[in-house]
Amino acid sequence: MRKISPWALWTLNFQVMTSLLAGVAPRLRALRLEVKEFLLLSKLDEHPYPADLARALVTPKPSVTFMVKRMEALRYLRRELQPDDLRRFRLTLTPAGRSAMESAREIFDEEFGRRLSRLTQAQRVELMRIFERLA
Amino acid sequence: MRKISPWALWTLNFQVMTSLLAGVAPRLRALRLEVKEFLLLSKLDEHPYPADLARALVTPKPSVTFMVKRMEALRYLRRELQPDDLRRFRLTLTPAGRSAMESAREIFDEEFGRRLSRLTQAQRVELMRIFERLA
DNA sequence: TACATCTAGTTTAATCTGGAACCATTTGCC
DNA sequence: GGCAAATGGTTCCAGATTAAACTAGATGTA
Repeated sequence: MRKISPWALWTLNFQVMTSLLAGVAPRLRALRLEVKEFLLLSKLDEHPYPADLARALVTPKPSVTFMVKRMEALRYLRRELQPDDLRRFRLTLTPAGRSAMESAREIFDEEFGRRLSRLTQAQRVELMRIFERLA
Repeated sequence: MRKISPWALWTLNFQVMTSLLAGVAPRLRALRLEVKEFLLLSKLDEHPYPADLARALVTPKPSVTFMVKRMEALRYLRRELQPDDLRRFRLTLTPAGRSAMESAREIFDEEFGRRLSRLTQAQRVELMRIFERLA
């Protein structure tokens, strides 16, 4: 049984991720989305407040502020003051935002799906199981 | 056999990677290295020219110029004009640079190793095999 | 009620990033 | 050789990023 170096694993994974991102990013730009912005939209239902998003995305609060601003300017989301806590803004996806987010997801599905097709179905299932364990 | 969504896989992986990076980054900073800079040092033996590094790291040339400057200022690498091609600079790690790079690698090994210990040895081997196939 | 402490979100300011244009050198081609 | 095209690397600069400080509102405690 060969010995696995975490570092070697990490770099391989990093390579896969970055080359994948390089393929996806230009296509997302056509939807006026950066990768991080897309991730933000995709987590919005589950985490509807900026501070909440910042934690979920492991991203600094000011960055979230800026992304939210841009997404609002594009009318991809709405910001409503929460009446029972005046510090907070509840964010909701507009239909346009949801549709952009779903198109972006399809781009990922396709681009990553192409790579994944190199694996057997059993390997894909195992990979899912492994990531769930690592996350 | 359950159906695997590439998108779901991708986000899980992204989550693992970012939360891992969040743990590693501050410890790297103590070595005066950003993550990307560390990656640059780690590829330097294999890709000793800036343009070469830019391709290997999927990073724009100006960013490489900038990182190389910082690494040179820290005396982590040396830049020597290539006599037979006056456009090129050959980069070499100094002993200090190599030692910083190795410490950084140990940090990754430890931090990622902790996660990987949740898997069976068979799973780790399978994961390596899968990444090799995807890369 | 009064006051300290905590949390949400923004602003500021310093730094980083990367596309575009650039110069110098080398390579390919006639 | 001579000239166009390609390559290595840097500079410029507009825009993105983020740590630190801040404002405003909420919460806990006495």
